[in-house]
Amino acid sequence: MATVRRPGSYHCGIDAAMDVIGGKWKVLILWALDERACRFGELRRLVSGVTEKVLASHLRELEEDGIVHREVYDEVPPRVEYSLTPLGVLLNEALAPLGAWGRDVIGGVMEVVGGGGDRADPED
Amino acid sequence: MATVRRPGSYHCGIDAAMDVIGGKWKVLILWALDERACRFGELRRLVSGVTEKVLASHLRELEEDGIVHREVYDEVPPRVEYSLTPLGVLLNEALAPLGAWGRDVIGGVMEVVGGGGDRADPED
DNA sequence: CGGTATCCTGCAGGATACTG
DNA sequence: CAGTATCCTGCAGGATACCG
Repeated sequence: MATVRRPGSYHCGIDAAMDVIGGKWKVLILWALDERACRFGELRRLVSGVTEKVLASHLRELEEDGIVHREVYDEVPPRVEYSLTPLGVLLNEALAPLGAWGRDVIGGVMEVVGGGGDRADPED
Repeated sequence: MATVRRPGSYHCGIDAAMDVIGGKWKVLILWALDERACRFGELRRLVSGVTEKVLASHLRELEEDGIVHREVYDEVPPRVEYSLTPLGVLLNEALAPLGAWGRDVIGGVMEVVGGGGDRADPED
């Protein structure tokens, strides 16, 4: 399934990938999800700075693209868990070299982010 | 140096990379440049659809990020050549798995050849 | 808790004209 | 040829309020 949202508009595979991960927070969402399944609120906290609306819409797009899976538990305190699909796992793996490149480029500058939320990329 | 334009705003390496390649046409520019050095007009043709203004600004950003090199030949018909820096080559290599993922996702629609290289030709 | 529904803003990107 | 200089537009993303 070709998943993607803008059929016929791609010049190459990277284009298509960029379309999927192009949102401002998407790679952060993918990154958060790479470790474990997360609930909406968790993601909101992990991806700090994102608003509910944007998180929800990005999540929906990622779901449509077959990257994340949305599991709804019909309980009385509503509970929804988001997780990576196998395709999402592959995407994260494909993203790893790019992350390595980025880390290499910024060198030691990353301390500035504060909090030392530094962690390695989702490589298998 | 090769450091990025928005210091202090990165959560991880991918974030930084996304900042560098985030422009609408940047990966296409990188892709075009991956084969050979190109002049401005060549790029304008290769990256079909981009306007001069946007191409110029993206090129300047990529140059600032240490991804492309701008070589000016002081001749009477003005001539400028853009090429990838070693860092740019590394970036393209880091981009390759993502491109492969994207190609995989769109299915066989693109009919591109992987061959012995890590990229396919932009023949669309 | 896990979202919608609105409304609003900024800025990346487009169109067009001009220049060295 | 290789760009600037303007001006303009669209839409991704932000703020805030409300709902099942």
